[in-house]
Amino acid sequence: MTDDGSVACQDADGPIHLERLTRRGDFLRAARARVAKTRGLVLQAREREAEGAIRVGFTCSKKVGNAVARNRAKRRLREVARLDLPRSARPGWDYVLIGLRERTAMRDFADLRADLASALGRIHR
RNA sequence: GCGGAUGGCCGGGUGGCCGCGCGUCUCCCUUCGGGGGGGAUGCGAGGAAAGUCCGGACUCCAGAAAGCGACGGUGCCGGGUAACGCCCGGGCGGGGCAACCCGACGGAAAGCGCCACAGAGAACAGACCGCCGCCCCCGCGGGGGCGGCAAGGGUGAAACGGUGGAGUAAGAGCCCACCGGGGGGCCGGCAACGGUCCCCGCAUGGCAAGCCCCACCGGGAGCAAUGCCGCAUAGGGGGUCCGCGACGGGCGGCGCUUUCGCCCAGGGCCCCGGGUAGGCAGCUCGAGCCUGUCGGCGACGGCAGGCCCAGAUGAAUGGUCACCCCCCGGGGUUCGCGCCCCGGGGACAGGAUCCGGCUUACAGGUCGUCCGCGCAC
Repeated sequence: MTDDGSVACQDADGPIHLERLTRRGDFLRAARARVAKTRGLVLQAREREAEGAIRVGFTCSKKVGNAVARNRAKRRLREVARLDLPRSARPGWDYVLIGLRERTAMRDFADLRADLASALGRIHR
């Protein structure tokens, strides 16, 4: 992050398009594959195919809180994914980011990005 | 100034950087029906979007009207409204010095039921203590018997009108005045109701949020409604009953009846499956919002002008940083107000077919109006 607060953007190879998961079955399949838990979020992922689009989905259940709390957690997860996944994710994989009560919404944003990086490292191992 | 009552309004702001959804215009690519991408521009959550408690619009159950009976709801009167259980105005009752607030506020001589405990007696009342008269007994304090009474005490949520007087042996609406109550007339008011006059000595306590009675209202299900397309499949299969062309049968998902109307060559019942909530329409211009004006005490309505104001669907309106504003804590400085620095916090809460209400949640700010007290005049 730069001094003026603007967010560094990955643009070396141009924008990498992220597809969005919308089918319930995709979420269930990702949940049965690999899981990494951090303080601010939980990451689930599966290798769908060798090549192809990076797909990402977000889950914030009623456990996260009321509608406002769920929306806020989901928006922060979406922002984290937008900033870092194009650079760190692997082609052909599906990722699901899961929000946690209080922690996803309250955690410092830089720490949340670090959580995602750490989770990705463990998932890809 | 202090305390209180009440009605509105707002509910973070500005600026960087990076993003999102939808509409319109435009350009590019294309396996040109359509799909994908870029750019510009416009719009993009709430006062409660919430709870889903009422009332509607809309859609389907072919439809329409009426009656009876269930069932549910509403319940002082008048008005507003598309409608309401909402709102406004008024009445009555209760609370408060007051502003003002609160009220399931129809009917108890239609009927049934209930009134615990306490108490002598609790609904065609009743006599425990007590009061009074007469008689008897005794070591005159008192005790007993017969009768009269219901004022006082006591019980209770409630004791068969209340207060005062007259009256009496003591008493009692027995009588009188006032209050309360009942009946009738007149007056004011659309009405709820109020006022007043006459009569009645008082004759029927409470609970209707126990059943009930009366008046009025209500058909059911819901946008995952409903329609179209696509995919899948078997545009299903089996059993049984009635019927196969008529004065027969069926037709809103409470039942019955009547009238009109509609449908039928099949229909009713039971058993055995699969698939799925994919796309489009519904889907946002509406009992709409703003301004002015007129009518009305007001809720609200009329008229004129202007405006277009979310339409997502794993569900957009965000992420982050800085400054400002407010609050809290610590430190410095100052007699103190204040100022500066650091840290923390800024509510309740997110549309999902759309409106009108109600209810509940809510940091803080702001604008009125009114009342009481104190001070000044």
